[in-house]
Amino acid sequence: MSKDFVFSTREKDYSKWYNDIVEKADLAEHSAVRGCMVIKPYGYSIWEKMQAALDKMFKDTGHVNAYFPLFIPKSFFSKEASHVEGFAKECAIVTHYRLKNDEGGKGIVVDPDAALEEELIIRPTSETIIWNTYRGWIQSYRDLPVLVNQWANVVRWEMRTRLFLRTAEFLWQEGHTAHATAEEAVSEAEKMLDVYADFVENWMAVPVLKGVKTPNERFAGAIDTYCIEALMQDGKALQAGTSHFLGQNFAKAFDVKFAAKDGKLDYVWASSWGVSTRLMGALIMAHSDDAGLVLPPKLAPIQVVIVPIYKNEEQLKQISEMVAGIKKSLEAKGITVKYDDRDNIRPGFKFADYEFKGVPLRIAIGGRDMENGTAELARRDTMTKETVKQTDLVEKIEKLLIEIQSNLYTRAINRRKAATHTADTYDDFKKMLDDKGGFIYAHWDGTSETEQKIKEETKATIRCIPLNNKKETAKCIYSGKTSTQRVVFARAY
RNA sequence: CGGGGUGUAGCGCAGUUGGCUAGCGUGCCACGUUCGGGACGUGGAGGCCGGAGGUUCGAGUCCUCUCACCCCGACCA
Repeated sequence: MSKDFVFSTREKDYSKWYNDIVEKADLAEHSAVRGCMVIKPYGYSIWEKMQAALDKMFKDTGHVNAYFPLFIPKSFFSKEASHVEGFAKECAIVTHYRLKNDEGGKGIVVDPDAALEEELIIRPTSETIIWNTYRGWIQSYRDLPVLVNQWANVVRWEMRTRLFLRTAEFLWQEGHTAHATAEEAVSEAEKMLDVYADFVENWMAVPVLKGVKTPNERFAGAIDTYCIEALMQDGKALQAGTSHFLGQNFAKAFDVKFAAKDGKLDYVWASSWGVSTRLMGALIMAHSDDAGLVLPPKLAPIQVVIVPIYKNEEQLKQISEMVAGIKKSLEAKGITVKYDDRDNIRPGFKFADYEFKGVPLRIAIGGRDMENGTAELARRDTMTKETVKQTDLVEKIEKLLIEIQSNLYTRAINRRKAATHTADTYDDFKKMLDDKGGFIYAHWDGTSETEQKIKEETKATIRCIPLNNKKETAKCIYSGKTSTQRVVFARAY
């Protein structure tokens, strides 16, 4: 037993626990650049699985991928007023295009003679460059809809960063669609919200709340912002994805018009939608425990790890032969298997290591198993072990992977249920927040002022107004004014 | 941008009122014994003490300046 393997617990220090998991499960690390992370191979392969699943869902709903530039001319930004305002404070700007050797011998310096005519903004999001491009693509209703997605990196110069949850540079996808009617653009935004909810619930096994943002929380430049909100184990909410109905704001800013059937010219209607590497943060915080990362089988880079237990070379050879067969039949079922036969590391270490990395299932095979025709099968989600006949192994594992996936979802939804409350008075509301956070349904008078006050006093924000919300008349918990529905408050990431 | 903290071996740290060859744990390499829940022995490699300047016979240690990163706030996905 080595004492170096003591990690922080959720109870003791939640944010340290989170950082420990990210670092020690080999997901990511801080880079030499402030606020930017290196996503390590194990972490990146989870992201790749997310990408693959999402990309297929986008294509299945009629979208195609394209790529737009990293750099955006500064002037583009000022064309949509609220959009500039939303992003101005966190933009990285390219001002020069050349370096030179300092004549004073101070090394490499920026060549002052190489200033750009017009500065370039490193995209914090691509609406402007894309809508400027769409102007050339769209002339008539026959060119619509345009249903384009891009996978890209973006930069938002954040003051404070946390691995995956908020980094200065992050990876994401952004869909940008153009439509002939407002209804169509709205239903596109709603459709993509459903796609996100479907992905997060069925692949990540994280339950989400679908809703609309209040004007305060809305995307800069949008008419309406839809979102999916997930609840983390510490009672804080995390926005897992958003889609926006942009109206004609960007079409007007970039003069994108189309000729309708009747020949009349009108501005195009738009939507945009995105999810980012932030989903990794949601994934980690939704399922992991004090023994490390817990991954849903559908996103686990390794679904089954096999660890041999042996006393000598000869025995290892026998076990390896046996394992080769098992591995092959598992792989034939599309299951990702790793056989870890490293001989410089003992089995106990491997057990703990794969637990920390969240591998859903572990098979251990030793001398006793060889005699009995069995294997020890351990589940990461419940930390339970059982002895299984080798002949039943493949079938058993197939079933278990499905069961683990659904168990994680059930567990998460139960946690959310336990952390969801309704408050009828402001005192109760504050008590609930300080007690253990969570989602709090409360009446709100619909004004930004009230929302702002509550935020200042409690740090809780309105996460969303749930879609298909039940209407009921009551008093706002803060102002006492009439309210027509409960909205969802929480402290958030 | 305010407050706090940290820079010494890959990682985690110690280093006394300035003192001679800068240490510990872990990891790494070699060999051997081990292997059913984080093994052990022996030997070995590994350092511009974040950077610049200063004080001093002598600086990891004292002074000044600087850089970087982390944490907590304000701002944001």
